Amino acid sequence: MAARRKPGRSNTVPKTERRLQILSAARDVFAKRGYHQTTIDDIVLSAGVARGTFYLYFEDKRAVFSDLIDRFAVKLTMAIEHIVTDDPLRPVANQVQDNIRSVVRTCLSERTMTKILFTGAVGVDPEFDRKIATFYDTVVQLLTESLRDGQTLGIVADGEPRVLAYLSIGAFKELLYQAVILGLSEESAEVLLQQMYNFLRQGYLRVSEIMGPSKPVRSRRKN
Amino acid sequence: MAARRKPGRSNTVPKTERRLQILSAARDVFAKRGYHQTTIDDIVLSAGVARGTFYLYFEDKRAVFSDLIDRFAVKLTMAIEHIVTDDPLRPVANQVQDNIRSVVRTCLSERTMTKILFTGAVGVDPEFDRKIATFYDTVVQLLTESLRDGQTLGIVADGEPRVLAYLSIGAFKELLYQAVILGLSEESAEVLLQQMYNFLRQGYLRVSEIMGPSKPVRSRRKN
DNA sequence: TCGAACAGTGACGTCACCGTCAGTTCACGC
DNA sequence: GCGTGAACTGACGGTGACGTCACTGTTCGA
Repeated sequence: MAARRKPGRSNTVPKTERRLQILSAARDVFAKRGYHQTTIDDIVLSAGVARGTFYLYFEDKRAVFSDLIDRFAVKLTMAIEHIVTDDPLRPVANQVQDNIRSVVRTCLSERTMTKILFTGAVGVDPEFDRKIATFYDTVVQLLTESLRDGQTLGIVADGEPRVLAYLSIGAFKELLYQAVILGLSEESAEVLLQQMYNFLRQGYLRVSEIMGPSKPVRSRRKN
Repeated sequence: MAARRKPGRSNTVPKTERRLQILSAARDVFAKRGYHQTTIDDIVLSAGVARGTFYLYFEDKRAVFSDLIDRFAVKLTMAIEHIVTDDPLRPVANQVQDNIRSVVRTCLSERTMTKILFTGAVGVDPEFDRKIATFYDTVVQLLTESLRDGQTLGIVADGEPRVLAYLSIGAFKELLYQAVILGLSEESAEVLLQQMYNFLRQGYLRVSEIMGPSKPVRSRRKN
């Protein structure tokens, strides 16, 4: 006779707390196994509750996942402040750096969620994919607008703003993901920030003038 | 009684061709539905062969997927040429542009595979994930080495080469993915190339010098 | 003309995961 | 101490996708 857990109110816990308990367990399992490899049994086992209990708090696997992503998306969104260009006390450069800094910190302080958001959130199901795409589009849109504003003010170089937005976001996403995967310490945040900022400000290629494909003409730089 | 397809050698087709037929059908279905939402039945239905036939050519769903990814990865890798820095007839700038150009073209000419590689290839299963990660690391490593070389030659700005590699690759990945999703024409390749290249060369932020966080010192500039 | 080899078929048994629900325990009011 | 309901449990039946295999029609050499 194996001693088995007894049902009932033995572990009396407020409803909200149990919910969080399941959410937290699910987060860890998702991060480790990925969404598709994770089963409800994995989650409840990790959370230490019974299968049925799970369904008292969530509709299905997707619902937990969705909840996790939502919370994190909100946190990330809140980490970004809209940039003002008319306050001499707050140089744009500082605001840009502040934004990057808080995003980096948020991601480094919630590594599992960062990993999940950047990899696990694609291909869950058509409806969820659309939801993620919408959130993503919001971010892109926001940055695009800012860049357009910046261009009229002359603090952003010419170029299609949306393209620049994709390039920037892609670059940051990748670096953040790798930082999380490779387990960079939170102290690295400032270093990453500097590299990202320099990248935006100056790029890194310092090659001489481009020439025609097969006839290296020494032409004057046309501005 | 329904008229049904007759088994046997009626549709006599070389083995290689049938294999390609399945591969091609699978590619389209994967692109449309994503890996996890795709069933073997989807593939065989789309290919117009029976379930059993599929297993004559492939071990399982993952095997087709793996095959597709492999082919495309090879194509992409071949699109990149190693950069030489000692040939005065081939300026580095041109070589960089050539590399970007051929990658962009490859991706735009195989949109479905680009989409699959950039989104569908994560979370398939642990072993496959490792395989993808390995391929990806190869690319990163290659670029990192190039950047390091560039730094000793003074044509790449200071900074951790690996970080720069992640930033660049992330930026390109994102832009390419969006270009494919949004259905940009192949003629856009040259435009994308220019934007990417400028991004690498100069970034886009043109803000004035950074100042201390909370004490905006009105230093010189106006005495 | 026959039958062996072959490419292809699809019905079938299996299995992993899912969501449910009848049952259990406990806290609390009366 | 008794009844009620909230919280929890886990065994159970359903489902859909999987991989197999006995079979079918075709070709071709003997």
